Amino acid sequence: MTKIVALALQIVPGDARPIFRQIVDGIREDIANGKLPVGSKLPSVRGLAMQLTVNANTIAKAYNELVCQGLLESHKGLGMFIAKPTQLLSDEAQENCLKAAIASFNNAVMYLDYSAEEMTEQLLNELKKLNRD
Amino acid sequence: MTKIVALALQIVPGDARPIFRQIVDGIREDIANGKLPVGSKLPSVRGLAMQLTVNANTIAKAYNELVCQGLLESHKGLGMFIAKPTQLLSDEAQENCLKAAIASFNNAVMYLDYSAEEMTEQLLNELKKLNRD
Amino acid sequence: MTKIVALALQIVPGDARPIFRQIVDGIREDIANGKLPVGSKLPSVRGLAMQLTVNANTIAKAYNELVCQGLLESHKGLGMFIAKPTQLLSDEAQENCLKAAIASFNNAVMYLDYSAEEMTEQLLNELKKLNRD
Amino acid sequence: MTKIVALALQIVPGDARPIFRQIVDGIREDIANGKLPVGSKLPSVRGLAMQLTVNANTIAKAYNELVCQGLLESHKGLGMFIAKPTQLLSDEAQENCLKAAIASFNNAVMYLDYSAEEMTEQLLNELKKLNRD
DNA sequence: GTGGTCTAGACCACT
DNA sequence: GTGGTCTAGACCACA
Repeated sequence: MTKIVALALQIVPGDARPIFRQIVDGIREDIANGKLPVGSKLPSVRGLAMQLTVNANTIAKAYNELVCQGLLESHKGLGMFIAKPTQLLSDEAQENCLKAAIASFNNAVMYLDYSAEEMTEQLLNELKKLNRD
Repeated sequence: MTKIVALALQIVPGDARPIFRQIVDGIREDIANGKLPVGSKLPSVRGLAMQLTVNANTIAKAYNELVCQGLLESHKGLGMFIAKPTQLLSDEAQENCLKAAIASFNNAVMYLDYSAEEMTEQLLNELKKLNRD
Repeated sequence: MTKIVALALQIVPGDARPIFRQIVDGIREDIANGKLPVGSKLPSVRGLAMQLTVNANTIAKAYNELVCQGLLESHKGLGMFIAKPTQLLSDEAQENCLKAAIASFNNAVMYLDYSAEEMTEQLLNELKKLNRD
Repeated sequence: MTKIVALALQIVPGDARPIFRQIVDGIREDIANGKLPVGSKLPSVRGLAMQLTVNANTIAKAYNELVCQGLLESHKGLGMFIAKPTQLLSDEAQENCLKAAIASFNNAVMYLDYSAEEMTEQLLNELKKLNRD
């Protein structure tokens, strides 16, 4: 039987990201954390919309993006479920993805008064925290 | 005499970022690289607009953002120049900036088949490369 | 629930400042006065443009500058909101800001028949009035 | 006989003000300081343009503004001279001028982490420095 | 409905 | 020539 989970998502008003993106990111994290194991059933679009007091279209958009990313599966009449992980990206695509992420990070922090070592250490800590949870 | 530089910027239509942001990011990199030393004169708003075949207002918007970030100085009738680097952001703002960059990086690479150590090592290399150039 | 405020801004055609700056300054004052408490929703870009009979782009430019200054938060599809106040500027930047303001004040009042003490006293009163409101 | 003065003006590239304004402000200060007593002859437009390595039109514009302000007198064929001070502003105009200066100062420093007392003290010091020199 | 981006073109201020 | 401001109007992204 599939476990029905309750999401602990938080919509932060001060966050620069649009709401649907906060939801996407939050669910991605929970999957990576293991809080949402494969096969778990997610709250319904309307239910989550009520819980977060946002528009149902916004939830639908977030779920839709996660389906596109291969992280969710929509089972008609049953709901949304965490999909079995399948690595969709080729090695080359992964490499490009990492490079893009590095370039973006670089550009964001390039003029801050932190040493390269300080920043990578903080990043490493966060990365490990994700895997551990 | 101030050196007049030619930018090697490329606008990629398929890029998720808007045009003006691609320009901002590109110039930020070139300054960090040392390709644009302090005092250099940038291409004129209209000139760069022609070169990149975008509207002059778009260039002006990008230049304006860089002025806000303290990287450029604008002088009516003379042009745009690379400013002497100073830290405009408070410690708190810098911290937030780093955290946002880490969260964003995290989210982008979360499902790649790289270990946390591999990724941070590559990142560290890139960060050091910037400082060295 | 967020309060929706009506701005009492006035655009003065004869003013030396450009329109967008008059708007920026006016909103800054209203925030400092406490007329616009944290979380308030501002008039929409198009709505304020109609009210002031200026182009929507001009309003957008003013709002954008206030976002850069950390006084506003923008949320696509929702509107513009008064942000929680934080100090974005480094100590050095703040010092420069004060020095520039002093130099500018100096230059403006240099030939008036007021003593230095009279002027600073009036200024102090105004500064305190702001904090009190 | 009229004394011929050499201006110690400095054009600062990093200054936000346009060049002609830096010249206007600089001369105003020197007059207020007493470095340029009434009747002094100023450098010629072309001469000062050479000295500062700026366009002669820029100097002419600055001189012209100072004539409008009543601080300089142009004697055809002889040159520009420091005018006898005449208070052109009515009491009401002076009051408005001071109020505008205060409002502008206020708006500029409103969000800095300085107390009202700190700021007015620094301002007072600067004002006194001008009168003393 | 909200804000964000971009274009085209005008006019102004400064050098 | 330089940058800055403003308008008018189109199209996109988000809720």
